[in-house]
Amino acid sequence: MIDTKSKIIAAAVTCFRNNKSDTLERVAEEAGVSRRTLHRYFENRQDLIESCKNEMLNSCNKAMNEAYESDKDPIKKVRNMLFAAIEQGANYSFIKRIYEHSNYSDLDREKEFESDNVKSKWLKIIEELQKEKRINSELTVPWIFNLFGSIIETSIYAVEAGDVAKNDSKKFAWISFKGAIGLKE
Amino acid sequence: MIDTKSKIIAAAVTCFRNNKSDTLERVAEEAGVSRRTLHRYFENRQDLIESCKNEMLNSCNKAMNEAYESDKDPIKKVRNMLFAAIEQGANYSFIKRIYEHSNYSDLDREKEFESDNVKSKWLKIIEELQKEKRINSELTVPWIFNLFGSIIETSIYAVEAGDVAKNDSKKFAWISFKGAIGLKE
DNA sequence: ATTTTATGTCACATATTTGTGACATATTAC
DNA sequence: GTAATATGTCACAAATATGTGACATAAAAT
Repeated sequence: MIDTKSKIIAAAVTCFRNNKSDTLERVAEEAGVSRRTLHRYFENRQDLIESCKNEMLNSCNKAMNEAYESDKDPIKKVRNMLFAAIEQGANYSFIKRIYEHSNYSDLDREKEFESDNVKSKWLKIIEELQKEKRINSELTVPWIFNLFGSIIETSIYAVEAGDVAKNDSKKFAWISFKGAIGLKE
Repeated sequence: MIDTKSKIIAAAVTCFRNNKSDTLERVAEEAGVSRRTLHRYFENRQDLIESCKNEMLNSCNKAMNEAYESDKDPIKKVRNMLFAAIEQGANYSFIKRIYEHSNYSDLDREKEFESDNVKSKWLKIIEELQKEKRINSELTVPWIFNLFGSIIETSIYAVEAGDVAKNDSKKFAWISFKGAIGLKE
C-alpha cells in the first residue's frame, strides 16, 4: 500500500518536528501501524528522516512556488508565499527545524533549500522593495528573512494551540509581517 | 565546587533547548566534566531538567521583573522586557521550549510561568494599550503574546547564527515588534 | 604533611531503542 | 477459492543510554 508509506512520513514529520529523537515506536503508533511495518518501508531512522526531508521539501517548494507565480504584484507574491507556508503547517515546521540548528545532517544545507530557489526568489523581492524604500531601511534582509519564518511558525502554532482560528491566523500573520518591516503598500 | 553545578546546568540548558533528548554524556562534555560528576550533582535526568527549569525560571523572571520596574512608561516597560528576554538568550529559549509544546512535564504549566506573574503584568500593559487604541485593534492579545515570544527567539537565534550583531538584534526586534502590532508611541 | 573534598576512570547492571527473522493473519486480486 | 500482498506479533541480538559502586588522583583546606 503506497498510502501506508505516506501515513508514516506524515506521522514522522509530526513527531520529529517537536522532538528529533522521538522513538520509531512512537512514530509507528502515530501512523497507526506496527513498528515492524515501519521498518519494512524504511531501512532505518536515517532513511525515514531523509524521506521526510525530501517529501516535505517538495511539498513546501511546490506550494511556495505556486504562491509566487499566483500574482504579478511582488507584495502579493510575498503575501501568498506567507499564506502558503502557513497552510503547509507541520510540513513547514519540520523543514525549518531540519535546516535551522543544523543538528541533523548539516551537509548540503544551502544547496537543497535553494534547489528550487524559492528562497532566492523571495530574497529578490525583498531586496527590490527595500531599494524602492517601501520597507523600513533600518532592517537588514537576513533579519527580515528570519522574521518571516518565525511569524509563519507563530501562526502555525497559534492555530494548533487553539489560540487563533486558521484564517485569523493567516490574517494576523500578514498584518504583523507588513507592520514589522514597515511595508508601504 | 558550587560552580560545577552551575556549569552543568548551563550546559544542559544549551543542549536541551535544541534537543530535549540529548545525552547526559553530551551535557557533561559540554560542561567539561565527566558523566560521573554530573550524576553526583543530579540524581537523574529528570532532576537535572527540574533544576534547569527552576534556575532558568528564576533568572528570566528576575530579569523581566527588573525590566518591568525600570520605567514608568508602559511602552518602555514592554520594550525593556523585550530586551531583557533577548539578553537572557539560551535561558529564555529553554523556558520557552519547556512550556510550549508540553512534551516535558505538562503539569503545573500555567502555575509556574505565572508564579512571579511577569506574564500577567505584560498582559495588562498590552490590554491597556489596546483599550487606548494604541495597538492595531484587529489583533488579539494571545496573538500578540505569541508574536512577542517568537520575535525574541528570532532575535536570539539571529545573533547566534551570526546574522546580526547583538545590539542590532535588539533594535531590530523592537522595531519589528512595534510595527507588527501597529504601536503608536 | 595530612586530611578533606571534588573529580575522574573503569566496570557493570539495567533499561531502552533499533533492526531483523520467523511465522500468523488479514486483505486484496485473480 | 486460491494465490499474492500487506500487516501484525513475537522473539532476539546489537547498540545506546542510564545510574551506581569501587577505587585512583588531583586540588583545597587544615
